[in-house]
Amino acid sequence: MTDLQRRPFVSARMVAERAGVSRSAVSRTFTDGASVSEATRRKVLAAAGALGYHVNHLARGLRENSNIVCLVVADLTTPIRAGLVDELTRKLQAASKITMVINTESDDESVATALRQTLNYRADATIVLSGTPPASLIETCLANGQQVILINRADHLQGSQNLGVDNAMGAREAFFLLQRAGCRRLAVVTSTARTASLLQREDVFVEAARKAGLDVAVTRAGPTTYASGLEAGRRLFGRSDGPDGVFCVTDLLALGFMDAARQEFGLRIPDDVCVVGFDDIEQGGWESYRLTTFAQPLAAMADHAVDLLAEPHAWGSERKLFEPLPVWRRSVRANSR
Amino acid sequence: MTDLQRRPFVSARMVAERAGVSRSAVSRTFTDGASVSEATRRKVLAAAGALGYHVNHLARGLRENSNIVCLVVADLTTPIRAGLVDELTRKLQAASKITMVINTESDDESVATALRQTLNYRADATIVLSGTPPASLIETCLANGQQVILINRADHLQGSQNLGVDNAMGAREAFFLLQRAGCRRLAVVTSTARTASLLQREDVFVEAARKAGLDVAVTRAGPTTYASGLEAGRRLFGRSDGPDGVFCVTDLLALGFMDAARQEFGLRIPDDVCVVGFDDIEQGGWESYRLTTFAQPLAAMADHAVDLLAEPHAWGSERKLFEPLPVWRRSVRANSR
DNA sequence: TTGAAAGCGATACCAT
DNA sequence: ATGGTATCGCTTTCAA
Repeated sequence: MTDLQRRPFVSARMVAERAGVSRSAVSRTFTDGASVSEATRRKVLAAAGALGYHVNHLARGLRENSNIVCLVVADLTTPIRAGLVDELTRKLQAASKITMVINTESDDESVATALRQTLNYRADATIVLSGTPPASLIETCLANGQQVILINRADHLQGSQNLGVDNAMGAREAFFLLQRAGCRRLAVVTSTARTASLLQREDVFVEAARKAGLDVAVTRAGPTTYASGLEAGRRLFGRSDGPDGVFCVTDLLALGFMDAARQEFGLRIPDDVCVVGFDDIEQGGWESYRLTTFAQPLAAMADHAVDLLAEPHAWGSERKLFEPLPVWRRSVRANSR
Repeated sequence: MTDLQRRPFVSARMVAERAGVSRSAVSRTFTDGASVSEATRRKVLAAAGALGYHVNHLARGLRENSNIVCLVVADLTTPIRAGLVDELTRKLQAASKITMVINTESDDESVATALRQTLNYRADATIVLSGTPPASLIETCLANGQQVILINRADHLQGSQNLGVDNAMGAREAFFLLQRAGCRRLAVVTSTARTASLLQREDVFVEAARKAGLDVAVTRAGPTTYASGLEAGRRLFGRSDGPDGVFCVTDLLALGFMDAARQEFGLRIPDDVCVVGFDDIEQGGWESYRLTTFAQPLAAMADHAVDLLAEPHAWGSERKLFEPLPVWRRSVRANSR
């Protein structure tokens, strides 16, 4: 064995030696409110600067909180996911937490593995944005003193803290929008990913339509992507009587759907078909689309999640729901024709 | 002081007590290739399972490598950034590293702060995707035994390992593409962010055109966004003789530009204007755009970065350049008219 | 194979 | 204000 493996990180002891003080003095210099004389303080700072010393937060985390928060997420490239991760990392940073991102598949086994990792790194909290962790594992995290925050996940998990957008409200509003626009042949475009959020958006919309005496054609062409929306459009307009009002449970699906309707079937939006999305991703605002949709208030949701971290564990707390905000653009007629 | 602050994480000692063995035995059970009898092993595993024990990687990292890799990034919502972060987190995960993401502003001061954080957490390596860290700080990281990997950053930094896409090659090819399409009134659409990559794409294109005896109008309407591309389009076509061949140094700019040309000036692409982008973000492939562009081979770049981590520090290594891959779609005419 | 003990880097408590 | 010491949880010698 050679010395190659030696870790050259400079430690407090090295700084102490160079400054001619004790290790304790060094530690105190870097601790707020500790009592150090200006003289030693200066000596320590000089030595630290010269050596390139940085306090080892890993060692510090041995005694107290690690200040690490884990983000478990899948499909990071999806605009809505990227947006949420962006908000969260920013705000955690501002709250002087450090963020570990675990990019996992969304199947439950991968999520379970991810959760175990957060335990390994003694994360103070875990924020799950994708997949549905098994209750037993959440149990374990909780037992280890971790906070578990679920965003836009199924709401039946015990002990975890939950928050998300109000899918039911959004879906209901989406129906009213189309109804007011005078649409009679309704359709829902959704994905084969049967997550709680997506299913709820679908179900509530269909139910609202049923109550109004309208039938809804439900299409799921694949995963929650642009391509699936495109394919759904092909299928729906390939038949004899295409829909004249469509709720796409995700903006990404909506944009694909709009492209199919316009490019491949020469339909005009909103004249021939009205389209409503959900999420409010940046691309929906682009001139080629101008999609009417419901926004997830990502900033507010991230704020709330970070606030949760500061609070003492709010046991048995209800799921906090955020109102989706309607974003009026041009994919729905303003009034019935 | 109450006991509320007590960290309830279960430790190896607790497991040892419950299993009736020594702490060493517990440690060995969770260490590959350590010698433990099947009997004690089983006992330990049982106790660990019952208690919900997970090895503390923070404490482990005190002696050896932390296995932590820091990603310093800005503008996480940008598709190209999200794509790169996605690839990297995935591949780091596969290499059994844990990823810390520092979402920073791209100004140098913020990046410096981020770099210091990576030192605090004893990251084995730091991968910088945004901004330009000061050389002195890279020095410090290196001195502390960290690897510093810069992706698509300026290439003059000593000691760091560099990789990126070959901007010059892409820009040159972009010019040839437009030249072959018979474009004579050329323009470059770029942003006010004067990063090395963007400047190089601009400069090389302009230079290639100049050599061919063609002049280039350079427009920078704002940051590297869709909105800036849109605005650039308005400016360029607001004058008497708009361009007939445009190189947008980023796909995002290109998509905005295309929308301005088509929606606001009724121009046809590629008949009236040819447009070439750079990056190959997913949206460029959408039916509304079908943008011809040059792809950054993100997967290959991420692979390389992760490989670098495994190798002994390749000192003085050259900057590794990846060829941008032409993606032929429909925003450039196939042949000169 | 197993347990005891040293050490990793930092902080908090105790004397001084 | 300062230095010594115990402690956090783990891995790794070293003996037995």
